[in-house]
Amino acid sequence: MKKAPTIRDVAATAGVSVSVVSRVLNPDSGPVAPAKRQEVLRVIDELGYRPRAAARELSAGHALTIGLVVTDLSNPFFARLADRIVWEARGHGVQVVLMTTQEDPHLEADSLDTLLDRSVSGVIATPTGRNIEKWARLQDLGVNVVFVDRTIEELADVDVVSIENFDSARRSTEYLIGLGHTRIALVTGPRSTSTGRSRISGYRAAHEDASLAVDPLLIRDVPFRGDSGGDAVGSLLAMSQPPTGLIVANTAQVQSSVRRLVQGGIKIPEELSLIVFDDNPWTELMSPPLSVIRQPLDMLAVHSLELVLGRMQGKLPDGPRLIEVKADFLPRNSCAPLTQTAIH
Amino acid sequence: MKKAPTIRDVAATAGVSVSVVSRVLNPDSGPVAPAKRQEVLRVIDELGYRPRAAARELSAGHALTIGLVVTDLSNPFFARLADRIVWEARGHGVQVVLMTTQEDPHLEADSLDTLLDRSVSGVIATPTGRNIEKWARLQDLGVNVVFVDRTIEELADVDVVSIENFDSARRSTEYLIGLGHTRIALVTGPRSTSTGRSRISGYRAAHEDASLAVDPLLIRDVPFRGDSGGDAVGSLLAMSQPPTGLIVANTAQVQSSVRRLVQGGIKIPEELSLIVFDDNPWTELMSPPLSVIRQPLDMLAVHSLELVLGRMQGKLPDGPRLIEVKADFLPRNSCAPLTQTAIH
DNA sequence: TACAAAAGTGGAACCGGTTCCACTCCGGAT
DNA sequence: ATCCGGAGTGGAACCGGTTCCACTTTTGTA
Repeated sequence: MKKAPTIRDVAATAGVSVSVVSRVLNPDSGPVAPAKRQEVLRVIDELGYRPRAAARELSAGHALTIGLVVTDLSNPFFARLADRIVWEARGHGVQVVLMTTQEDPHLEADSLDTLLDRSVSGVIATPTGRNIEKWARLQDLGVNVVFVDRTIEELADVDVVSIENFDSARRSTEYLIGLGHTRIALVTGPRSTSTGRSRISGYRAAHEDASLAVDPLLIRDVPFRGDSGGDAVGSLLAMSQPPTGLIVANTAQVQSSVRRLVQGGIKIPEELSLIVFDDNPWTELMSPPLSVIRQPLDMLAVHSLELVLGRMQGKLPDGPRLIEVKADFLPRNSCAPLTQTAIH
Repeated sequence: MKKAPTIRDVAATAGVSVSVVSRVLNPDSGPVAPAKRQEVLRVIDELGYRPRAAARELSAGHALTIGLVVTDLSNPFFARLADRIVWEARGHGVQVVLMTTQEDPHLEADSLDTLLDRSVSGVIATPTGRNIEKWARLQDLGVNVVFVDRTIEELADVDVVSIENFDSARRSTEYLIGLGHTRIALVTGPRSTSTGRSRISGYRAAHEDASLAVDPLLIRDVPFRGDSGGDAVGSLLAMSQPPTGLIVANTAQVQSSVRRLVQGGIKIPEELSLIVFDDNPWTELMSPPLSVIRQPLDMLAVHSLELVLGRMQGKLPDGPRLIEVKADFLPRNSCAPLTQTAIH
């Protein structure tokens, strides 16, 4: 176990001062005679020298690192989002420190502290909705924060990248209404989250447009964690007048909801028309293939990274940016027109 | 944008020297009078002081950080593995820097360099199989390396955590043979990887035990990336004497393989008995639910982290450790006994 | 009561980079 | 011939922690 060479080793070997080596390392930080530059580069290569990131960060006051704070990677949505973000970041020479919150504000707070310790220059996060002062403090300390997927209204100064939640919910609801359904259930995220609220609004808007009354019992805002989606589906099916259409708009609960339907032997789309908000290709392989609102993860990842990096380089105008990307509706075979026989 | 307090600010406010504050920060690094300790803690809390990680790392020579190097997070196997590892690591106060290789040795090499710059004290990786000298150098520089899922035979000194590949392949093959199948196809990873080779060996062993000849054309070792699984399935189905059983042992190719079967309208299990190596709960929701070799991700994650942390603390005896965890076979409804009618 | 060992403390060097600044050259303009 | 400005260079301070060591104050024991 030998130890790695330092900038002083390089300087000594090349017969120059550390200042010169540093200037070679960071072009534009000062002049270096072409001959010496050559020699220094040769020595660097010969010794296999690489600058220690910690030293650089200490001196610079901040790290070429961003934090990615998501709920958990078991959710394909976050997994694929993380995948894209890590990929995009590496192209810019930026590393990603990953933290998961399990939707727990305490864990989220811990994560933020840790990222602060690491002097990350940016954070991309799906916030739990709490820790408002903590997020504000982070920004106050010069960390560029971008919220992705969700937002926190109280934090006016944060950049946000999300899909068109209102519109997506509205379109899927309209689609089912167009097929003749009048009792459409909605399983979505908690009302305490921006996504939960927007999707409910979209759902309501579609009903209003069609002059259809909304039965509040058909709207289920359930937690992201656990089997709450499945439970909600169970209770919806047990209603005296069960829904004939169902939209599962809580990505994290798609799986448990669908499991409940499959295990209950519900015939899709004969007994129930189904649309899910999804990021999982498996929906296509089911029988029948499920109609989905496909979330454009690449766009979410690219935009959020662009924002963070742009802020880091100060290339962006002041003031928060809100980017909403369109989510495609992919009708497949899990929806059917409402017929008399569909009512069981 | 104010700036954060330093250890010297704390020392000045508390009326002590930085040494004392440092000793309070790191218990067991020296004595501190109880009264002063109290006061220092009070000031730390009052100022909201947090030690900068970069400064600590520079001084310590290594970071409380580990690198996690996997192919990509779109693969649920790696996503869930990463999830568990991040979770376990945080319990130990260790951060995880995530890098993806896309199975590209160049990207892998880059990642290792970057991790080296960051002075990570450990790396958990699914190696591409190349960069042998680079891995060796990493170890030489004192970085604790643990390979998970795969291994590189040339690197004798590395800890490895994997599932019982040989045994898993053997058992699933035996199961199909037990159902009367004689033409069983195997789609697995490249022969250049340890997993690919072990699974082929297990498959062969099951055939030998049953005194069954192995048709080499039924063994397809395909790359991890791309649609190679689907292509292999297509070509298998097009054989003059197509298989009646199929084992997809390449996790990354399960999805494309199954898609090919579904799109081809193959009846499962009537026309083809199917077993997949899987980490995706969706297999249970398909019709029919697929029989799977379930990979115990928690165990892989826990063990690999235990190894890395153990090495970091020097708590582990010298010499490489090989940990193989058992993977459960979950028979569901995608396999059926071979009957005359099954032969199309 | 004396004296060694242990507890408690602060000064200063160190980790490995970056950056400011003073200094030496040199060529070109006056 | 003189002066000026910029290219090129190295010394040294600095970033914010940790740690070694010398020193003073307790404490315990003979």
